[in-house]
Amino acid sequence: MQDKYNFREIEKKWQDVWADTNAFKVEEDPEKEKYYVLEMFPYPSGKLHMGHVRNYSIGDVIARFKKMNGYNVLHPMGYDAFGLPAENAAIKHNVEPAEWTWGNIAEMNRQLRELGLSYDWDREVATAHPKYYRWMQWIFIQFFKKGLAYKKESSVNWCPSCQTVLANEQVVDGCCERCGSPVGKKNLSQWYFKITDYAERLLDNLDKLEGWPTKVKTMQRNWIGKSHGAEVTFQIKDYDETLTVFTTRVDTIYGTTFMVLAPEYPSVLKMVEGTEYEADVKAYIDRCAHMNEIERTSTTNEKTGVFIGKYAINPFSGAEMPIYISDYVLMGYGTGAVMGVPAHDQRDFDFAKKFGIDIIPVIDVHDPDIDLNNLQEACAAEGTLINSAEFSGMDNKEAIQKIAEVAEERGIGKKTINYRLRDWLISRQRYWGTPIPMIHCDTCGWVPEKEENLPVLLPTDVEFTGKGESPIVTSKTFVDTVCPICGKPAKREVDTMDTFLDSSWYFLRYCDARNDEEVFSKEKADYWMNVDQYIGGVEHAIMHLMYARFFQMALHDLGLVKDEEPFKNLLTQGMVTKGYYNDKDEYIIAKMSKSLGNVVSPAEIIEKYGADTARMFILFAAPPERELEWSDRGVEGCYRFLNRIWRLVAEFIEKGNNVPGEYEIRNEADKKLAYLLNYAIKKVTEDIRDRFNFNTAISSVMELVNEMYKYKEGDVNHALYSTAVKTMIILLAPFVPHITEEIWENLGYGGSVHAQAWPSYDESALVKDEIEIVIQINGKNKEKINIPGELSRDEMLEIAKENDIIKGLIEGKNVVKMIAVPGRLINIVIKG
RNA sequence: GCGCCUGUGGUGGAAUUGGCAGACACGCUAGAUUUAGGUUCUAGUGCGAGAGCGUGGGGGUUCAAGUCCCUCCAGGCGCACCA
Repeated sequence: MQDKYNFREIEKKWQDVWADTNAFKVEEDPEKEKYYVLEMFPYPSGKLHMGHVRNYSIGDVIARFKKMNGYNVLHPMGYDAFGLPAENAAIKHNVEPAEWTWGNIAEMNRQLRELGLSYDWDREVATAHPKYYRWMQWIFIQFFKKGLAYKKESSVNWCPSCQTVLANEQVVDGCCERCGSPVGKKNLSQWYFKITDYAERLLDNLDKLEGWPTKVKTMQRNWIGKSHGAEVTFQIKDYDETLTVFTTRVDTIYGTTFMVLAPEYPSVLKMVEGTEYEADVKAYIDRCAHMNEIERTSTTNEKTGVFIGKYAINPFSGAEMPIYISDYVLMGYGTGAVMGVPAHDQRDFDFAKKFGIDIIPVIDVHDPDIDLNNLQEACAAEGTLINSAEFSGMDNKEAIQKIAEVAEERGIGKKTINYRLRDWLISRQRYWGTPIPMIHCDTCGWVPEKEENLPVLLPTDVEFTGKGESPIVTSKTFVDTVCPICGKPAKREVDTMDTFLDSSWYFLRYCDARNDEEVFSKEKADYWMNVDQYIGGVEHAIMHLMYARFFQMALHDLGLVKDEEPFKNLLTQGMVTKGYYNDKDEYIIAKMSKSLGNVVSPAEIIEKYGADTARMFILFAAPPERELEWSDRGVEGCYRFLNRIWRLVAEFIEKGNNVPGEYEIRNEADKKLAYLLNYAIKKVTEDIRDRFNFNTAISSVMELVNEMYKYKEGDVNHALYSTAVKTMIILLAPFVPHITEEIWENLGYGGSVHAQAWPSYDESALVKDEIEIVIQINGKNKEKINIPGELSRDEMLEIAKENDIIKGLIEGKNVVKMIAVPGRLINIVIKG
């Protein structure tokens, strides 16, 4: 073996071997237990970043580990290739989105291969490829046929100067990021998916996802936002229309002193038409159009609103209440109308204070600190109803039920369940996405393209001016077509799909990526699905994961897949950050980003230290769920460790005593090495398998290596030492695949280290004859003693009482209590 | 603003089930080797002179709290057209 660790040569050599032998190709094999490990596929920006390296290193360790444990491992990779950046490149640099994207994919492919990842490249997918999006369109049509897709008016961000639709991201402080002019709203007819039909199942199934982090499930629960409440209908005085509100606190209905509608509430304009209020109301609505939801619902903002000149009648008390519009009411949640109960809701309280509206307390919370008749803030606590006619004196929880029932009897309301989750708006007025395969016929309405005509190809005769509702409109060949039903001239939908759709089923396509006959074979999907381990950034905790769950459920209902849930276990990795000095010379730790200039490129690190070092550092520096701060010093430390291993093995091979196998424990040194060897096997196995704590797995191997360095200078038991070398290389193989493969070859074992069976450990080597325990007095450490490992509590206490130091400390004191925890400590509680 | 999460030596982190806080690594200090430097090896390294004190701050539960409860503070992520 060479005496220098030449990573450049080694890594290239083995990457070529793995590619030439198609080392990670897998087929369905009913004889073997399958394991599907999946990392979230990247958007092909052109350059791999450290977040990718972290994500794929984690997945690769798991994939290689499972393979060595005998599983048939599916580990695929692909590209989420549609999206806005390609289109921006087209507008800015006059390059075709397709050309830009395929170029980036080629580059990213090269970089991924340089990392030595164990992918089955035969299953690679790219969502922008017609052979992929053809099936995306097919799925859309199935959803449409099932009634899951529908069209509805909805507003988009519109830049009046660029004459184009803007993503939320392109709106900076209410202005267009490109030209800086204030952004407005524009109503368009757009496609939606009825994800709300699945709200209850999406919520209920969360309980079954035991392999998901609690925090992700909590976030999804909150996002779905199920609340039980009631709808109540209010008459409007001298006007022929009613208002229906949703409230979770119908018990407070007697405290309602005003009504508030969302500015977008459909009939507002009609209600003020021709009245003295019209101008003010219109101006207010216009102002709200420039605000986003976060600004609108902020509870720190001073409340704003406008009276619309109408009064609603409280169906319970008969009171007349002014109707306002205000931005804190959202059209998208509930009914877009709320009853204002200032005494018991803080937002309503703020609004009432601002507009001088009465505050009527209707819940007595039995708190002496609260003066109900002079409230300083809203009081949302439970209590007893007051000022509430026949309901006064009733417990408020009971009243929620009772009042809803009475409303239902009188035909003015009912109990309802409301979700915060809204239907999924999937239309995008953009070019670089899957064309929505729908055709509009004046006679037949919206009709799907015939399935045999799929894919509806993206037109290439398109101009990227950055203007207009969708660039596809500029195509001379795309729009005009004939109706698939009646054959009359018809027009194609020019909108494309949200790229979140593409990424909502790619894990299924991987199961049968080259199928041109169907979306995927059910048999193959049934074999591989569901994904045993999904790994990706925590930023996807809600949207991507919710959409993918929805797709899987809908496809399940279509009979295409057997499970309702796609991802059995989920690992959310933290971000990769790096410190930098800002303008004020303060040290800031932030996500790596170009604009901050704190980016370390993986290519740079691979060039300098190799892929093995890069992989190892990123796994060693922090557990995967946590944020990881990049440290150049830390990288050097890992590089040093790999060199240390290289030298250790080189010397070992040089000496020529490679005789692994059964060994005897002859002395303390043997025992210590055998202990650390078996401990490392146990630790690495459990840390990978049960908790993904790669950092502690690696540190246990470091401890073993440190001991081997000491051990080899003494009286060497060759069978033991050879076993330690061999095992140590196997343990490291999932983390640093190139160096271990090269060493494996040099050790002369034959085959690939990655095809070896995972080692098991000897429990008896982990038993210590003597253990150190601490003796505490009143919880403070006072003495450490060595005792045999298997002593009972009483025996431990006897020894402690005989100890000289302890004797001295408890002499003359009143011993209240003695606690012994076998294997750990003794605590003596004394008084006086 | 709302929701979720995180906070431990000079630094990244360890402590998996309430039971010795600081494993492993970086950095630093001293020594050895080589000596042009680096590399490599050995020893030391939470703070404090010490009794002791120490896991963002304050309070609580417990024989015992980094871990459980309350509260405050700081930072991060998501918020529906970025992916």
